[in-house]
Amino acid sequence: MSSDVTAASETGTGTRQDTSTGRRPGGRSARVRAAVHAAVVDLLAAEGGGEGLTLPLVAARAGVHATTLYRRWGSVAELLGDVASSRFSGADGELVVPDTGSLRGDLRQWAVGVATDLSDPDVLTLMRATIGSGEEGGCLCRGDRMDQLEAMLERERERGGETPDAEHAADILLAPLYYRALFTEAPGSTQWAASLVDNLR
Amino acid sequence: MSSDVTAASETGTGTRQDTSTGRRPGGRSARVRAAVHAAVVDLLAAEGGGEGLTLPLVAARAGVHATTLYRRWGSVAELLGDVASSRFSGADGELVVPDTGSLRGDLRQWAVGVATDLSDPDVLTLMRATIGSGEEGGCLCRGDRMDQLEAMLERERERGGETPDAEHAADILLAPLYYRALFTEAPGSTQWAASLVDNLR
DNA sequence: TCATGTTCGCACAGATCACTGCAATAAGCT
DNA sequence: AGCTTATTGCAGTGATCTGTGCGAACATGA
Repeated sequence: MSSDVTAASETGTGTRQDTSTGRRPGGRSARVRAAVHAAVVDLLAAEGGGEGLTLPLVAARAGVHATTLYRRWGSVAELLGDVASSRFSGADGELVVPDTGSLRGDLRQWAVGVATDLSDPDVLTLMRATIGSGEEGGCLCRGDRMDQLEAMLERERERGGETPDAEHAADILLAPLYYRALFTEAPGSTQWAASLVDNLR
Repeated sequence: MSSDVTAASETGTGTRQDTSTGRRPGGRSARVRAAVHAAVVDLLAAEGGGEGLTLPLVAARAGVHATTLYRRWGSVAELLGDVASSRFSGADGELVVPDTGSLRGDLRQWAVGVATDLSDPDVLTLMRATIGSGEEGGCLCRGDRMDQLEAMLERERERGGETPDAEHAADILLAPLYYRALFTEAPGSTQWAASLVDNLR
């Protein structure tokens, strides 16, 4: 099944750390990273958009010198990508999906969870900024959700049930959730999110 | 109700003009606007993202002084909004939708058209940048498409047919199209776009 | 054609950003 | 504990952005 998600991230500082032997993700680095991430979220929430977001601004907010940001991330785009990545993907390979006993029930509860997450204005602001910052921003905002969907479908298949493929499920469930969050004013209620499952054939 | 066309249509049609006595959308202004819009699209296509987009940069590309941009638009966000608005919305109130005789046929052809439009990388880049630039960027990128959908449904209703409501149609048709364009690498083929109509109940 | 005032180009200044050496701190390992 | 070196802080510099005042050009309506 889907236990191969563990590998990559861990401390993923975004850019650096290629083949070099020793990384140092310990105490202070982690604290700086956390402070910077928090500062990015704060600033985005405060200014309501990633337009005026610059590295010196983030640095000042985080109580860290701008030099650090220029060296570790290099650009606003990569920093946003890192923040989004750690916000929308599970820290390690851990996939948490509802387990209600039936596929429909799982999907319904999962869709409601996604809708709830997307109803947070700060999350939306982060998503917008990340998408605007580069080509792969969208994929980063999707995070683990495709894997989660796969996991639920796979479990149903092991149970012996018929399932649609993940692509179709994404079109029916994930797409409307993200669409309404980004392209409309109405974020979509949890009831509506649950009802999406009924469109699945 | 339908007489507030964007370009003010020559003579102000009576005493419509808001408090400012005279706007001047004529020759040079229009030319500057077109050059600036083209420059924005060019730069986005070239640099592949709205990250380093600044007003002086756009000005240089357009052969216009930066002062003009600062005065007319004021910020990159507003400029992007203007560009997206004129790119994704019909120039005047004109709505063009396919007319094949059947609702399903109309929707299918329309979905294929949208998919084709969204398959242009430059369009995607503009969308990303606009979304990232502010709160209402997403709505601007949606453009007329909700109205187009409504128009097709309304025509079917006048024909006496049963139709789903526009919200649901948007969830089934528009949402996957935008979702795949923004959040995945695969833009979605035209065949797939046409098949979306089959999910409509 | 002529008057009007909106719009644009130009020069200039303050502010901020992006980036680079060097020194100091602290994390990881033996 | 002690050593190695990844990581951060500090100060400074060139480049670029943001914004203003003034005169000229041009679209608009008479």
